[in-house]
Amino acid sequence: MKRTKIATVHSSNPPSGQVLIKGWVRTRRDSKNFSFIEINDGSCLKNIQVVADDGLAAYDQIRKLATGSSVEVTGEIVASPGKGQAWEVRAEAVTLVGDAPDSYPLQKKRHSDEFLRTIAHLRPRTNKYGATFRIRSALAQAVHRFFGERGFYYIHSPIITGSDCEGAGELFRVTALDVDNPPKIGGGVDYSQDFFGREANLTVSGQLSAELFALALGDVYTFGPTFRAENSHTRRHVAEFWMVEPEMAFCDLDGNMDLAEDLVRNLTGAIREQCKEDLDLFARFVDKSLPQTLQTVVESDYIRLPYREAIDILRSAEKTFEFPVSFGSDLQSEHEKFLTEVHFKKPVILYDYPKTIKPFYMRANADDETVAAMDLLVPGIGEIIGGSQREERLDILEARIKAAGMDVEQYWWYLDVRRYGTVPHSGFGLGFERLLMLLTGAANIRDVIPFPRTPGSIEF
RNA sequence: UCCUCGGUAGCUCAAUAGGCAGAGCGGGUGGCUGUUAACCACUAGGUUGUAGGUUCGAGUCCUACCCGAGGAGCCA
Repeated sequence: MKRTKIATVHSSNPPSGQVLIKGWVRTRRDSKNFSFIEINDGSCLKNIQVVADDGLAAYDQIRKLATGSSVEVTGEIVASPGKGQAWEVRAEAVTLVGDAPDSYPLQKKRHSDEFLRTIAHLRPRTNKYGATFRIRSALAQAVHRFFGERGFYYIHSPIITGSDCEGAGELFRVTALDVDNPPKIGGGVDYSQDFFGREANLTVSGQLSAELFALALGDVYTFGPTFRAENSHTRRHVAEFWMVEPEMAFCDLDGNMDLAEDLVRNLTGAIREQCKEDLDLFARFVDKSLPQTLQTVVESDYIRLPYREAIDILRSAEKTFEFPVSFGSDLQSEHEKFLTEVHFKKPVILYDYPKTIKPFYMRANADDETVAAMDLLVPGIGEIIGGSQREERLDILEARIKAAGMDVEQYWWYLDVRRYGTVPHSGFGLGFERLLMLLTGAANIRDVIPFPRTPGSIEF
């Protein structure tokens, strides 16, 4: 007989007939003449209740089935006379596939997120983490659907990069040298003998690759892992995370902001449609205000505010900030929080930042003071998107690379696309896990990625 | 890297002022029951994060370290 997934049973109307269920025992309750076994197979949040009566061949074994064991059950779907479920499986055979001894760490009770992080290999077997990772999967597929429907091409940008000054971020070195005894030259390590013939690192962004391809295929995006070696200890940072990075040729900052808003709104709407049951778990047990938050994200227009005006709002606010605000200073967490959570209470896109606090590739505005940068900030999390119109003018870009103290030679290919048929273009990076935090109400980024990598922690 | 809080049974936590280490859940045994985080009774389960110190006596006070969490910074 062919296996039936529990999600299929619950979505049939009405469910009926013979089924073969395969899954893991969540709980078992005994009655006088039978045992109630609740089985979950990960296909959906709901379990299915199996009723096994004492006439079954393996009833002695069934009575001992422990939480966490894997089983196969054949039986007939019937209307349930009990409360709490409309249907149940009247078992004809129950087979133990894999036993779970009493050292199985997951109980029927609620566990703390901190404890579950220590058993990240088992936590997807809980209701909450099962829901999280079903939503994560749906969100990833919604990303591809969003861009596919709009004629964007998906680019696989490299994970290992050779540019050693991509930005101020700390990089993870990639080497095939014997780190205990590396070849030396002039007192330092001789990377000319390394695998690539020079220093290499894990990527911190697919943006540069995406720009090159946007100036060939028009509208493109990357969606892959990125790596930051910062020694950050916050609930919003991990060392390995996923970013969605669209890049559009013939697009200015306004078009960029339009896409950012459209993307966040569309993805949120898609998850609201497709993952109702899983989202409801978060609304009930994690964040009671989640439905309201998601409604705001989907239905309200986002505020668009020049950095300069944000500074004015912050300066005239009654609240006193720990860090003073002035034009030219980067906004601190407390300032972002004030704008999204107190002043506007909805997503805010800030744009036209001072060029002194933004990287070299952002397009200089006519005022010679700001660049065409934009950040999308959301309540509760802060920045989930950062992007800009890129500097497409060769001479200005060269000057800015030099002013940043970087090596123009290293970026010959980045400059080449400005040299040959340059066009205005724009793009941004969306933190995939940050968006997941927004969608689920999860307070910690480590709880929306399967196996989080943080300073001092790489188990699993 | 800095600041704050925490670490007690498998899990979640309690333990007055420095004075016999406990409860619920989970496990085991028995009972009851179309049960719903089932219920009732009994039962096993501990190097109180590690190392030192103060004290007649330390889970509790002191020092160092380890681990976790929150905040800040860092953060294309």
